[in-house]
Amino acid sequence: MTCTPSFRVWLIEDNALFRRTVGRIVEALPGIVAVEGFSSAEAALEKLVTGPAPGTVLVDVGLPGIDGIECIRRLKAHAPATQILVLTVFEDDEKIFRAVCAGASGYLLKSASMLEITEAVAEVRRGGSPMTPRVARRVLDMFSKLAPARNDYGLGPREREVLELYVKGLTNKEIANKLSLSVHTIDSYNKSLYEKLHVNTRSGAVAKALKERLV
Amino acid sequence: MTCTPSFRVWLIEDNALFRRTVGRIVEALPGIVAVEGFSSAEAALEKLVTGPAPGTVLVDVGLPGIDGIECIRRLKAHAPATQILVLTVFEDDEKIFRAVCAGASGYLLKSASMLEITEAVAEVRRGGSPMTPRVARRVLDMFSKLAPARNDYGLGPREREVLELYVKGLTNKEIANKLSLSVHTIDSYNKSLYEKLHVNTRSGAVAKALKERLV
DNA sequence: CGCCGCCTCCCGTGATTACGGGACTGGCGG
DNA sequence: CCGCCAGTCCCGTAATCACGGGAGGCGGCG
Repeated sequence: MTCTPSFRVWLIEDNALFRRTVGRIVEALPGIVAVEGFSSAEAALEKLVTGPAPGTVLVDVGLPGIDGIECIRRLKAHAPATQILVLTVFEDDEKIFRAVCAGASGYLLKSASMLEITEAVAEVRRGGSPMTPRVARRVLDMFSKLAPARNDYGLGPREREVLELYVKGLTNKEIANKLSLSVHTIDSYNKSLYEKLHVNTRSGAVAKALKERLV
Repeated sequence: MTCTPSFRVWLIEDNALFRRTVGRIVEALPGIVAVEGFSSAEAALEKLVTGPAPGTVLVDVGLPGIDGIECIRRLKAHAPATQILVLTVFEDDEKIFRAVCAGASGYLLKSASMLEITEAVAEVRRGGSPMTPRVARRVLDMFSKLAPARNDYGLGPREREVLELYVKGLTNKEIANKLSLSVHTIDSYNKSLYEKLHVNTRSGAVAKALKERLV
């Protein structure tokens, strides 16, 4: 399924030594017909418009000029089927998050062994997503933080309903109309909502509702 | 850092044969002093109130009675430091997502080799999150679907700044004060914000900002 | 140089919200 | 049976917001 287009491998990395080292070992993998190195995102992107897209790309995120994240975004825009592996020294949540959102299919640290790197290249061709376990941990942690959903602040069903409509951007009047209630009643819910959520503006309530997945 | 409390390993798995097999090989790992098997979540949770918490737990998700996901949630509630590895045949997005949100630190398929399982147990003790690459791929895919649409709607820097303060729940007056501007000026940003975001209430703007990660 | 677009700034009016009240209901424990 | 609480409903006033105007400053561009 994802095996046919994986003949070409690109390596985008500004450190020439590291690029050569990795290039050499990847080249030795069975099934790889060409490994091409680029020292900048610009060079690789230019090549993309004139030639065939690679099956797999290894990219650093700390690139001069166009950075790795933006590079991933553009590569994916031009060649969605291309599998992208990040290979970098950065392991902060922000970079990982943005790289994954941009379309990366794997994230390796440069501290990985050459064996791990070659295995990762093979793995991504099989449709997997190789990750350094420490990176995987961060991804999972982000994920679980993303959906805490715990606190419901003791909201009643009606209050929750009103809150949802606030999030949708309706005014009190519109809500009153939709729920067949008086504006004054909505106003009351508003008040108790403020108290329960410990906020004093509608926007604060909406922000809290979205951040804590109350709706 | 995460080595001290990892002496005990639990294995929650209703298939007695598989439980014994895995138990035996995990037991052979260096540093493991006790492996305990349970055939149900109930049995394990009961043990948790009477005895010490384990450092690592391997749990199936397809358990009779209390299922694996709920079991993870309860284990994590009682013993947050315990590392939980899912070991199951299911690899659908829904199960993976819920397991991770419940607090799982790793997700293995039963098709994994015994070697992979023992390495995963060791890995999770080192603070990593072992995952079958195919599972990792699904996690990454979920992630990237979760935060697409990096539209910035052509917001100016000042507009973005105001929007952020809206999200924090400040009123126009407070924002004006904080930015040393007139309320009327804030009002102007408000207006252009509404136009650019295609909304007509403050709450709608806040909701859009949060949902599309504009702030 | 003059035009244009963008950001920054200001005013006034009318609608909406924030929040102070008060009141009626059904369910629950004393 | 009664008091109490949570949920639902209503009113009025003061503050805030929504949105219609208009204007000056600044960099880019023909």
